Amino acid sequence: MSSSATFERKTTQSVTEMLARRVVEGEWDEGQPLPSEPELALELGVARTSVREALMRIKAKGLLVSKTKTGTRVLPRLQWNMLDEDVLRWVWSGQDKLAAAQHLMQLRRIVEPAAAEIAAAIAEDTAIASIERAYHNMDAAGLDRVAYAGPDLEFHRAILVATGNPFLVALGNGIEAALRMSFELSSRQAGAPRNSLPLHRAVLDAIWSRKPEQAKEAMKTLLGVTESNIQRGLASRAA
Amino acid sequence: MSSSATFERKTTQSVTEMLARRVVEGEWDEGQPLPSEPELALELGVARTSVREALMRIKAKGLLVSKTKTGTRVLPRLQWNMLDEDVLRWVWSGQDKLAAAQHLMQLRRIVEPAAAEIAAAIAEDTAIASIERAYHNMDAAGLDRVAYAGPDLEFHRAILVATGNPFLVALGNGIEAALRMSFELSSRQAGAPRNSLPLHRAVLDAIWSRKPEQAKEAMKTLLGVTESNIQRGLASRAA
DNA sequence: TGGAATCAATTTGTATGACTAATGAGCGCA
DNA sequence: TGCGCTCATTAGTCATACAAATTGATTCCA
Repeated sequence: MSSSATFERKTTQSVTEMLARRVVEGEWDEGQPLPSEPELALELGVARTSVREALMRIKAKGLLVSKTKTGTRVLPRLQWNMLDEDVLRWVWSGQDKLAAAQHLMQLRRIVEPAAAEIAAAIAEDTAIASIERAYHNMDAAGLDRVAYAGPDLEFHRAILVATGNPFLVALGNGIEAALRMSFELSSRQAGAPRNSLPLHRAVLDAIWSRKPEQAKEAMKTLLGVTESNIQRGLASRAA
Repeated sequence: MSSSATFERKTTQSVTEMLARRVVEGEWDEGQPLPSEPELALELGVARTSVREALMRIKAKGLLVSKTKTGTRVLPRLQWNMLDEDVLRWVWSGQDKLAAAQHLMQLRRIVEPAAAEIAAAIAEDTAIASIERAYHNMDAAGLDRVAYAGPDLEFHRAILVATGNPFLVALGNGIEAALRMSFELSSRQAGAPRNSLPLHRAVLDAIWSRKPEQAKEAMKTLLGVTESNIQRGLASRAA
């Protein structure tokens, strides 16, 4: 209104990001109410409608709950839909990034070897072809670490899709945002692409060969190397 | 539990349910636009505000995306946040209930044994005490299958919490809704509580004894029995 | 004095209408 | 033919008013 030089057409979007970040950073304790909607609207300089629509989106992800007169309260962190892409991004920007990365890797080590095993057992040829396509794109990227990240994500995602289990796919969607940041960290390791490429190849070959057990073990090996790359990336950044 | 048939006069709530169900049932194909917001408002007999807030919640779960002029389009099912409690409920009401139940069990067989293993390795005593409390409540419920379901859910959830991994907890939250429906199905098996109780006990004991491998195996056994209960429940209903 | 019923104030929920910005489609012009 | 302009459509934002729910205090009665 007064001195807003930039006329962003995405007020609800930015209000959502703003409020969500303040929630995850603990500005209001669990169980405690936020300021009322008119107060927030006044403070942020937007219409109450925009505040309401932003809150609606955050509530849909399990961070908040509203009741008349009581106001809008923060729900316990354990109830947050942590696997949602947005929630993950908001939480990731917090200071416990190292812990989040470790927990995420723990989840991957549980899910991805099993997914590779299932894929090797029952995947359609077209689905395996998608995995192979991602592999070739990784290969073509060579040592370009930025170009390498995209196909790398696609490789892991394609394996989840190949299981035919929509819940596994959804799990992959959820952690993809965080994976992207993990790659950003592990990409600091210069030789990472060159080292990990043959490990990906081993997974792919095992799936093509329809050897579930072998696929599982190959994925375990790959994730082990990935994890140590991320660890070193985090360590070097922290130093 | 009281009837959650939700006959609320909450307009947004019911509009959300209505539109979400129509989306998951495929009334509009992937990539195709819904009617415009004013049209939906007119059709449903509510204000455009309510339609917008409902759409905002559904969009937050990855089912839809909006752009000016283009309208609001349905996203590919692979991008839906399938682990969200609401999405799961909406999808569950579709006709592919059997496939959903099987995929869900597959996910549980991947995650829960690993979770039990981790819990046995690193859980705090207080966390294990929570698991034990749930077990005792299951025991107290005896053969009352309705009273048995709540503590049963809590038992499995407490194990995920005991891992200290927020992503595993979130995963549990997501599938809890579907688990509730699974219980509804498996509860048709008269002897289910009596059969599964000692299996739960075995998991609990292994965690208390800090024997990860044993906890993992006990959980595998438990889930195997659970799955066959659900299978028979679905079969008898389909017949 | 205690307790229950009532009243008022606060806060979210719903409705209406107007206006803005983005954008896709079609039209006209060179 | 192809390029650019205008126009119509649709989501996005805003302001305002009123409804419904619920808490908390106040009052009234036994």
